[in-house]
Amino acid sequence: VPELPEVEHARRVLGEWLGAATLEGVAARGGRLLGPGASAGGVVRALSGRRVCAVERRGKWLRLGLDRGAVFSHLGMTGKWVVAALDDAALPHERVRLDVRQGRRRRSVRYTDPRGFGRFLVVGEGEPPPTAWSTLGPDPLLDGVDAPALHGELASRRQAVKAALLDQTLLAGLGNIQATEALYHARIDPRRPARTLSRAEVARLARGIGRTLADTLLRDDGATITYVAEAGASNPFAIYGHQGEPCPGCARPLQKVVVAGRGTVFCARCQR
DNA sequence: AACGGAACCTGAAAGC
DNA sequence: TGCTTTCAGGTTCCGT
Repeated sequence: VPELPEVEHARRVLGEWLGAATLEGVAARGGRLLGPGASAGGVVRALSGRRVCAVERRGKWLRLGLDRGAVFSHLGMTGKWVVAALDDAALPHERVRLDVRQGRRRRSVRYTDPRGFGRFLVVGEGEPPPTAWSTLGPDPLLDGVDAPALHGELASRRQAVKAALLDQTLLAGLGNIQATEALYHARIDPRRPARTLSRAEVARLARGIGRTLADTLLRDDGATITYVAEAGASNPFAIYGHQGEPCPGCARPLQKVVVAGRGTVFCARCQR
């Protein structure tokens, strides 16, 4: 259930596990994950023997640059990259397996995804990247958030500001949690039509985005990422998942509504 | 053209 | 206890 910070963490670990590695053994389960028209056999043929030159992230997408072609990986709602021993059996819901060699060292890197909303798209040399990748807006971490430019974009949209923040062509990497948290930090009601935000409010929003991403990145930098939905995980967010509890700012109970089809927590007093 | 809602899946938690 | 319903940190397609 990853947003930008968790995907950034995945980029870092994949850089370690796959950097300058040769793909010696590849296995994939067919299906939607591989994209329309792609087959497991085709993926195995395209990747076997390839060398990983770069591991990059834009928004919620990962790109594995190869000596010929590339792989675009999206984690969907429940995707995860994990490292295993070469003789480990398939993990639950394992969909892709990359057995690699880095110099003398060998590893087995697995992609698991229970709900299967993720993507593992193999693109050959000279083929264009997936549309979803090439239409991504600025990445807040790589490009920063340009408040005046964001204000200009929002000025032409009637939709709720939270819906706009979830549009990956506007900004790449925000999801339901980060959008909820950014709007809280910026003290803006998530239901406000995007075009009604003043320049000063968009400037606050830009800072709110930076703040929630930095907070979450700091937490995710440890070895293990705990997801709110997982049993026994404590919720580290300011308001996400805290509906009914007192607002950290004013102590009034936090509300929960649906905006753009997604559960949205906010404080009716602090966020206007 | 833009927007809201359903669809795509599985599993954990809440409800009865 | 056990069955049913709801909901989940995402994206895309479809109808209005």
